[in-house]
Amino acid sequence: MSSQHASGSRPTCFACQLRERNEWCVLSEHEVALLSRCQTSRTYRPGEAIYMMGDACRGVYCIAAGTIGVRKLDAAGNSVLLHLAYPGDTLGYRAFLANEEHRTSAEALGSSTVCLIERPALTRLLAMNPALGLQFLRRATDDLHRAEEKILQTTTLSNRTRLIHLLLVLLERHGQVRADGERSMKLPLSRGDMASIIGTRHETVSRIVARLEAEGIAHFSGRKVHVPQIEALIDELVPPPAN
Amino acid sequence: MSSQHASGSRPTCFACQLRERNEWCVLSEHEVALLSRCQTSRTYRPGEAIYMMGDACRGVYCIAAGTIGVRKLDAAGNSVLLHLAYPGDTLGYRAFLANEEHRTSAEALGSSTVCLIERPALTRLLAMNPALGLQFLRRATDDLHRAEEKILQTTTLSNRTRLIHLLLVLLERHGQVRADGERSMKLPLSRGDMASIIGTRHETVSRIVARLEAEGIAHFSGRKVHVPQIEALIDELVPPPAN
DNA sequence: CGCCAGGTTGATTTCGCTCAAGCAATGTGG
DNA sequence: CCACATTGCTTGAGCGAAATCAACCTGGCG
Repeated sequence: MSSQHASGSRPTCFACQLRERNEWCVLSEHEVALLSRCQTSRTYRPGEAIYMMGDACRGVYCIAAGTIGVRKLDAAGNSVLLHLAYPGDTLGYRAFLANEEHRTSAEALGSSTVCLIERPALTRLLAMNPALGLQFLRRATDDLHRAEEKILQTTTLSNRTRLIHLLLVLLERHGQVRADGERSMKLPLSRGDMASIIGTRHETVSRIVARLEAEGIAHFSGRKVHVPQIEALIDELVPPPAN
Repeated sequence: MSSQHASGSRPTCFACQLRERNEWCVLSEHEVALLSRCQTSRTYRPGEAIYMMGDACRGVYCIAAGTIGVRKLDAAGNSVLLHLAYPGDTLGYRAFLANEEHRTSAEALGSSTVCLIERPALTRLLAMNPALGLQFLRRATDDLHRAEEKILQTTTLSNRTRLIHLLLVLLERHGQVRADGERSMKLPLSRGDMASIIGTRHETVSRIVARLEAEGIAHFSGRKVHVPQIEALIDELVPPPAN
């Protein structure tokens, strides 16, 4: 519990391709050197926690590889999956900026590699490069936009539509496209987690899955999913003709 | 349509009490002078739009008085009320920072006064004072936190519980407390808007209201609400004993 | 005066939750 | 290596909450 991140190797940030495409892209060479020096990388096994709701904030986490689930607890104490995070994404910046405890938990869904950038280093970087703050600001507004879209979804769409929406998003990230246009993927989450991310019960997800199967729209076998024609899914997102 | 804000008076920002308590609190005297010079204030009648989804972003809006509703359109084209904003709140910073069209609409619910700070001035202010950017960052993370809590609510609580939650929030803002502890308020929104903010139909809100009335928990007469004991409402938020 | 948006109420149906049982895969200790 | 617990998933039955459809009311306003 003392030094989770001490055991990790320390690959350089210079080599990190993802850096070009996220908030760190505004750093100068000198600043990347500082970042690289103050960062530790660690690999997490599936199900392992990166941080827990209520933990003190040690810094921010930058995902190098894998899939991370961000969770919260509802009023009854059930774990609710809020969203998924992927390589290049930064986690825990909220607790860092507000200087408070984590309000969410983050957990590796598959085997994942995550870099921790410790508080003091990040504080220094933010002070030396104001553009970095604006990058985080951009990240926050993007996240806010995603959250608002999700609110819209959960308040206006049916469970079936939301599940289909989720499947499409997952296909985007995890799907393989075959030559004939058919798609397949291995789901990164359990049925229970799929239920919680769309705000329903796992039994309901099971039933919708069974119905999609019966309709030939998608084929499920454990966590394997096969989608013959993605248009069949997309069509369901379009609201009825609305006459 | 050309110069909505030109007609407004121009009270000075120096006199604005709210400034002490929001993002502008980090500005120097000199910077406040610039802010004051580049800002125009305008009063909106109930129902009047401040900006619409899809509009180009003219700058950010700072609420001086009144109650503002922030809306989005769902997939079927219905207006959904996302949240309410109050004096001291800043609107439209997202479109400004991302340099894109507004993704939400803002509309005065009651008669309201709102100040527009135009793009160029704000750009200059952000450049001269990095702390201002961090203030906006804080605002964004706060909004993000609120949005996540709302997702949690809508996915885990019943319509009744969500309506009660809404009533409590509104009481906080709009309620009067009498000497004997009883509370009352004039609702700032229609039943339809209450329905859309908690993600249900207006008929359902009507029915829940009728039930609360029958149970003696709250009394409704048009937009007037009277709550004999607020504890009766609060108790409903607590999840069952959970044995 | 009559129209209209907003609100209420009723009847009906649909959807999704709860409870419950059964099953497969995985893990654990003897 | 087997008995057994555990966890995740599926399926069924019944029920309850809320959506839908529809009629009607009300107050405000041209």
